[in-house]
Formats: sequence, structure tokens, C-alpha cells
Amino acid sequence: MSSTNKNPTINDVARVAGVSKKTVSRVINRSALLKQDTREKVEAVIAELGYVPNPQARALALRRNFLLGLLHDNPNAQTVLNFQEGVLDAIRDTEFALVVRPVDRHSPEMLDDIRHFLEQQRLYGVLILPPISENDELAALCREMGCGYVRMGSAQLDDDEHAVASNDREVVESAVDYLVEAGHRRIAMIKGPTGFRSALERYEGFMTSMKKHGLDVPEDMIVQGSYRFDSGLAAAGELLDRGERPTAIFSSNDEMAAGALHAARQRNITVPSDLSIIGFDDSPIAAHIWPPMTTVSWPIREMARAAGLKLVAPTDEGAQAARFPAKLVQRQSVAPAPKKI
Amino acid sequence: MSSTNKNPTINDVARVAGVSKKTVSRVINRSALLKQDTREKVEAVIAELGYVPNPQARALALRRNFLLGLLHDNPNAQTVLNFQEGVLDAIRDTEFALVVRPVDRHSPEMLDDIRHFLEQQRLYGVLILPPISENDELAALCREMGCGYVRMGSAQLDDDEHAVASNDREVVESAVDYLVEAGHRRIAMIKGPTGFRSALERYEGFMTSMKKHGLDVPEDMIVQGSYRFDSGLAAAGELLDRGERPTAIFSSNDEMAAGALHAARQRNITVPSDLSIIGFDDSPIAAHIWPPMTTVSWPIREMARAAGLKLVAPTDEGAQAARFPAKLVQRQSVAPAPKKI
DNA sequence: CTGAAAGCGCTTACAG
DNA sequence: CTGAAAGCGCTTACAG
Repeated sequence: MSSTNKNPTINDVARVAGVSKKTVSRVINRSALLKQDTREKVEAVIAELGYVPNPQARALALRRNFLLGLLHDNPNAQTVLNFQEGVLDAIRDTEFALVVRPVDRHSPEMLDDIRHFLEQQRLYGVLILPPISENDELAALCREMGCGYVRMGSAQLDDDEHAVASNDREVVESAVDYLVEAGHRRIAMIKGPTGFRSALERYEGFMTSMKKHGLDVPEDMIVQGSYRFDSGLAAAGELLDRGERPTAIFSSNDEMAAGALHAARQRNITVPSDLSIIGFDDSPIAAHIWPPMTTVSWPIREMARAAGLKLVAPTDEGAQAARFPAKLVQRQSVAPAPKKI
Repeated sequence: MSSTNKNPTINDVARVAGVSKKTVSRVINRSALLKQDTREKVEAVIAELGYVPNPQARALALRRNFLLGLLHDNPNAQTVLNFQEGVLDAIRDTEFALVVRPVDRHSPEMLDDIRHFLEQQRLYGVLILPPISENDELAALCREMGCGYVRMGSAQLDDDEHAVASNDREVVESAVDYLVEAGHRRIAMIKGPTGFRSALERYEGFMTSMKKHGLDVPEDMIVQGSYRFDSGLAAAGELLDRGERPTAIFSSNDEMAAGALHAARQRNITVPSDLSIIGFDDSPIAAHIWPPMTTVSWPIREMARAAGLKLVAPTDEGAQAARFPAKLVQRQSVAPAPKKI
């Protein structure tokens, strides 16, 4: 039972244990140079007093805060939250805490704002989510400020120490393979927005599969979206209103795929018997619309955990992994190609 | 241009400005007792040197960290993220940062974990999201530890200084009124899980409206769910498989409402012509399923901003508000009651 | 209106 | 293997 007195400090522990505070500091910091019984004695006093080291004092002395920052401008709430959970897995039972910081990629002051933030908070390191993780100037800023960083991306954006990546290109290739195996030939794509690495990777995966199968990709079978629901609705509208419409659509994310599903419904085109659709992300919406949507799932939480470990425990086994394969989740939005269109 | 030298400290500023560091401290802390020109001189030097006060040092001296914590166990990602944004609105351009901390309401050590967290991080204050915000022991813990706190809830959970609330009961009452006005008489409810204040508030709102209109609520027209999609699917299944099925369902949240929509589709019951559905939360899914769903929207971001201000700027005008009305968003899942069933 | 001294609770060389 | 001294960069009474 801790009394209502103020919290015990390192001095209290030292006094009660009959050692110097430096020795107490050594046991806190798990220094190897300590006699076993000294350590045990001090640990007993720490437990007895309910002592917990003051992180502000440590931060001041070490010139470094035990804070990890999450920099993000990702519009997918579930992605951001899963990532947070993964980072928290990495820092559970440590003295680290996670600070969140959404950024505005369109603000001209973004970099200055982040610089100010890093200067002020003296973060131990930052985790950077896509799409802002693709910004090389931001990574350079972190390096310049002596702030650790790990970038997450659909492809490897930095060396293994500073990046975790999924394999968007390969997984999209296999998703399109799957469509081809189901008999589809006229396959359209709703692309992600220009300037997004993920959009590019997924596009290339799509094209790789199509070429591999000797399938034609007329220009008007690729329509660009913004990753938002409405853009998927509009893009699929274009696709479905053409004379010869596609029998399958690969959408670069689930939101747009959900929009495509609406577009089909508005035209009395039945998914999947008339039109197959595959999304990407495995967002909650993918499982909760009708029909439940086949999509690509990537292990965000595991990636986040590894990213966190790279920062706080770089020698840990879990900190070594840098590539995390995504995989196709088959649900009910894909069917064999209709015989006649 | 800041050089690559280490950051300037309060001593550098004092030396260059030719004043004591106490005076510098005064301008940082906006003390009123300062001659105008002294202040200006110091501010000029601060700007010139690019000085930014070290928060760790301040934290140590003030025995208080400039960190706000977000304690949550809310399963709705968008809700959590919107709340984060709102808190960040409140602390933008201050030295505060936001630390996130999901908690596990089912863990027997939850309170001890939080105690340890608060002790360790010495947070300035915490924001508590539902459902864990309903835990009075947690609030007591914060008080005991001298940590500021604000609880968010579907009803007022604490005094105005420590709570922001929506008006779930009233808004659900009006949502059900709306159903009645559309001619519905057999209205069912999918209730939220026992022990959730929001579930209770929404249930009471439902009953209030039904009683007000003299409508019967047979016991089997109230089915309990868990706020999750699957439970909505199952609950609506029960409701729709009865001899005399409801013509409208009010679901305590959108996820379950989406499940109800699936249940209807599986039975070839068309929404809204055969069955009207209203959800709650205005989650992204509500707008993105088919038909777009009528639901209740609550101003999470504004609530979060006010909650943040209560902690960091209690005298600010925005910190006074404690009640935030939610409102019905009419989309396409409600239609007049079918003439015959 | 401004300053000199002590203190917040740790860690870092440096000794021994 | 352990300790005494100085320092991290601020703020807090207390003077003046």
C-alpha cells in the first residue's frame, strides 16, 4: 500500500537500501556490473517502496524522451488504429509511450511543423505511415534531428533498419491471377491516386499479371480514383456504362471497391454473377457489405510491432523482419466469368 | 538557419539578451509582470536563436508532464480516431502532446496497469472514452493520483468540469418518433450489450417514444446484441423469422444495423420497402452500404476538442460546453410502413 | 519589474 | 563492483 505521501525517489531507495543512488541507477538500467546480492537488496527496496523512476528526470539527464511518435496522414481509421495497437504491443511493459501526430501532407509548413514537433518533444523515434512515409525529405529530417525512424510502405522505402514493407505488387499480381483463373478476360482496374506508392505498386502488380496471361488492357479499362468511396462509385460508373463492360474489376482499395459495388447495384448488375470485384485492405467494410468482398489483407499489426521494436529494441528478434507478405482473402464477390456478356 | 550545434538553452537566451534566465522563463510562461521592452528584447533573441524550451526540463521542474493521455477501449476505429483529432485540435500550437493508451476492460489488472501508467508518465490529464469512461473507480483513481480527467459518455457521467456528453436518450426518442411518423407500429430494437451506459440510454429513448405513442413493445421485439456486426445479423435473424415480423428496426449502432441489413437480404426482405432500419453512430459503413443508412450522428470531434480544452485551458470558452446534441441523419433505409405484411 | 540560489530526479564520466 | 560530484534545462520561493 503506497501512502498518500509523495512518490519515493531514487534517493529514498538509496537511503533505505544503504547504497549510493548511482547503484540504484545501475539496477534500474540493468547494468551488468553489479553484485548479485546488491542488486537483490535494491530490488527488494524498490518493490517495498513502490518506487517508479521518474521518466522526466531520466529524459532530461539522457537528453532523450521515452516517447515514440506516430506520424500519419492515412485516411483509413482501422489501419491507423491497428498500427497503433501493433506499436503498443512492441512497447508494452516498457517505459515508452506512444504519441500520435496526424500531419497534413498538403500544408506547405508540414515539414517545419514536424521539425518543431520533433525539437519540442525530443522523441526517441517516430513511426511513419503511408502515404507520408514515402516522403524522403521527412526521413532526411529525422536523420538530421537525430531522431530514430521507421517507415512503413507497400514496398521497401528505406534500408531494413528503417523500413517495414508489405508486398503489394506480388499480392495484387496473384489476386489478378485468381481472376484470370476464374475465366475473366476483360478485367478493369480502379487505380489509386497519382503520387501514392501503393497505387503504383498495385498498378504494376495488375499489369504484370495481365501481361503474363497475354491479356489486353485497353486504356479505358484503367480508371483512376482517389481511394475514397465516391471515386470508386464514379470510376465503376464509367467502366460499367461502356459498350463492352468488364466482367471483373480490381480496385486498389476497399472503399473504392465498395463504391464500385454500389455502382453495379444502381445498374442492376449483380455481383458476383455479372461482375466480380476484388478490393484491397481488408477493411471492416469489406466483410460487412453485400456480398462480403474478396480482398487483400496485410498484417498491419505485425508490421507495426516490428517497426516499434526496431526503434526500442533493435537487437530483438522481432525487430529484424522487414517484409510482411499480404494475402488474398476469398469471400463472395468473385465468381466465374459469365459465359456471355 | 540553426547551426548544427546543440540546441540553445535558456542560458544562451539569457546571455545574449543580457538578462537573467528567470526573466527568460517569465517570457516563456507569459508572466504579466514584465516590462514591454524587456519582453520584446527577449522574444527577439528567442526568435534569432531558434530557442525552443525543453519540455523535459519543464516537466521535471513543474513535476508535471505536458502530456495528455487517451484511455480507450472503444471498438469503433473511426470514433477513436475522430476523438484523437478533436483532442489534437484542442492542443494544436501548444506544447502538449497526446499519448494513446488502449485498455482492456476485462483484465483484472486494468486499474493497476493504469495506475502504473499514470505514475510513470505523470500525465497532465487523461481523456476517457466510453465504455471505460463509465467506470467510476477509474475516475476515482485519477482523482487520487492528482491527474486531470474528462469522461466522455452518452449521458453526463460526472460534473461539467470532468465530462462531455451527448444526448443519446433524446436523440433515439426522436429517431423512433420518426419511424412512427412514417407509419410504423411494429418496431423492434436491437439493444446494445448489458453494462454499457449507451445501450441503456438508447433503450430508454426507444421505450420513451414507444410509450408516448401508446405502442406495444412485446418482449420478443427487443433482442440483445454485442454492438458487433455478427450479433446484429443474428439478432435481426431472430426478429425476421418470427410469424409477425417488425416493419422497422432501430439498432443501437451501425455495425449491428449493417448486420441486420444482411439478415434482411438473406431472406429477400427489401430495405427499406419491406423493412426500415435506423442505426447509430454514423460510421463510414452507414453511408457506404446499400441502401445508405439512416443513422444518428454525434459530434465526436467537437466533444473531444472541448474535453481537451477542459484539461489544458479550462477558462477557454470552448472548455465550458458539456452537452453535445446528436442528430438524425436521414438517408435511404427508412420508408413508410408497408400497407400489408 | 528583475535576479541569485536552490532544487526537480535522474545519469555521466571519473575515481578508486 | 561502488561512490561523490557535477550536470541535464528548467522553475520556485524569496529578496530587493
